[in-house]
Amino acid sequence: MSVERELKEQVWELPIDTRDGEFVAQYSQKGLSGLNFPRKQGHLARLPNGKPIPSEIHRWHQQTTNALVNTLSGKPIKEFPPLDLSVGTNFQQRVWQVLKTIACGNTLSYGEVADEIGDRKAVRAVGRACGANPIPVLIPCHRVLASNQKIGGFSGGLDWKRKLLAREGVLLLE
DNA sequence: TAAGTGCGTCGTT
DNA sequence: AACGACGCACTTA
Repeated sequence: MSVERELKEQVWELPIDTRDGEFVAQYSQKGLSGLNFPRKQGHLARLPNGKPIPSEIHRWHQQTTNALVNTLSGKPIKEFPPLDLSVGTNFQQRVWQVLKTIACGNTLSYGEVADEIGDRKAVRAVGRACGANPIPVLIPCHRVLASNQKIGGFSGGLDWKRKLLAREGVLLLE
């Protein structure tokens, strides 16, 4: 792999300590590209080996940290870091874009999200796209429920989904 | 009513 | 060609 290509794909991985454990944020040159839930076992995030963290990334990380902490407390996000969603297909990016519009404490059903992107019939595909969300919590896929206010699914584990919704004051059926 | 079954539909692998 | 983080319509009890 050429140096040039390696640089282009450079990714920084930085930890975020929260009351719910240590999340790990990933940054590309374009912005926040991934966010991982805390590992079961205290797995330390891999810090960039010896390379200084660009100030730009440091700033993004500060924004990510604030946004994450706010959402974990059921509070709205004041400021987003730039998001790099380029891993997603066109369809997935459209879905994730819709998710970003769901305000704290609000929810949509998978069907309603499908409506938003203009194809009610794509419900199941929407569910799949939600599951592929690389930046959970900040891109609030936990605010998408099945019809009838039922919980639906969550790739990070339903416990997380319930916890996040509870903190935002969302009532579930079941 | 509540719980269970079947199936359309669409993007992804 | 098969599979979902769905949503209906349609059984049953």
